[in-house]
Amino acid sequence: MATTAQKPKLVVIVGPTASGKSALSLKIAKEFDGEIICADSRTVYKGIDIGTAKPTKQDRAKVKHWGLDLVEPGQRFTAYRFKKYAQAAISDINSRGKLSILVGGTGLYIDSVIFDFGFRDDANLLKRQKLESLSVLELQEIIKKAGYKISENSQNKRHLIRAIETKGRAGARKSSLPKGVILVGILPPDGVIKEQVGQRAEQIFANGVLSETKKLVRKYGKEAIAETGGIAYKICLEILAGKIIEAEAIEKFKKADWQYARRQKTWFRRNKFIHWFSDAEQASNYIKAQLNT
RNA sequence: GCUGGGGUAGUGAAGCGGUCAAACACUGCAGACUGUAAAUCUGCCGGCUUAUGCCUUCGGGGGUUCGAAUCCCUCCCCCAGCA
Repeated sequence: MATTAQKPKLVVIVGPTASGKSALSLKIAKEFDGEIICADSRTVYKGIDIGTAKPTKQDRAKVKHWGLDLVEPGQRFTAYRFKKYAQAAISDINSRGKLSILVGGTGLYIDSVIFDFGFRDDANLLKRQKLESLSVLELQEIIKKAGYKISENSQNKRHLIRAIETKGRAGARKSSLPKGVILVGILPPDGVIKEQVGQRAEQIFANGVLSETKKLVRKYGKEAIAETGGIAYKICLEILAGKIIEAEAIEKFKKADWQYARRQKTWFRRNKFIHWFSDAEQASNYIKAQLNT
């Protein structure tokens, strides 16, 4: 059967939010003795559970999950750190003869791992603070004078600041997928995603994000939750501020989550190595076929 | 039934005689994005295979005017107050 050389080292499952990635990864993990690495920039935060649809205690008891609850809300967590973490996790998992399954909707995190991004200089937070006080125009001026090239994101303050921090250098990346990586994407039709986003929004509120938000605010403060909580929490904060009622919040969340799904689609769309499937079932069949060869 | 307010793009909302296809916001669509990425930013968004171009618009109809979304009459519909 499979020789060790050909044995896939990593299964990667991507797709927009609420497309069924988690369920699929769980299924594959159970069937092939795997462990899951969540590539999600929000579930790395402790306590940010309900609003991010973080894998449940039950699921985590059945299959080992990596990448969850790594830091406290409000703390800095970066793509660089995720990449390091994920790579270590993968070699740990593989060294024990298990299958690594990288799953998530944070495209940057996924790409940083599979294309082995060569990240550039870290930010000097003090300098960054100063840069943040400048206007877009002033930042562009600095870049021009230094001779760095201004990208298409020339109106984007964050990108301009980053360009200055990295002295305009581009980051290295692999131009193709490493051997042994199975990369699949789940991309249901828009109508289906919207439907699932809607259902999940109802579910998340029924599960009590609002009271979770209250608890988190008490523990970490409003700022921390607003900054690192994610879409659902920002909206819950609006309820707590008395700006909207819960029914409005749910609708708002559905809309915002769909917009997020669209951004994810845009990111993943340009990755030509992804094998796309319109539902988890088909993706599952493909992965199984690959793993069984 | 009377009085007052209102009917403008998918929605909200400016405009209140000429420079109005119509500010602005939201939605929607497309895109960018290597150390904040569930973030941040860009373009388009009445129609015309897309343009410093043409066409059609401002509840319906009629009128005043060189010229109306803007003034007048009338009809229809909303909302508030009074009956």
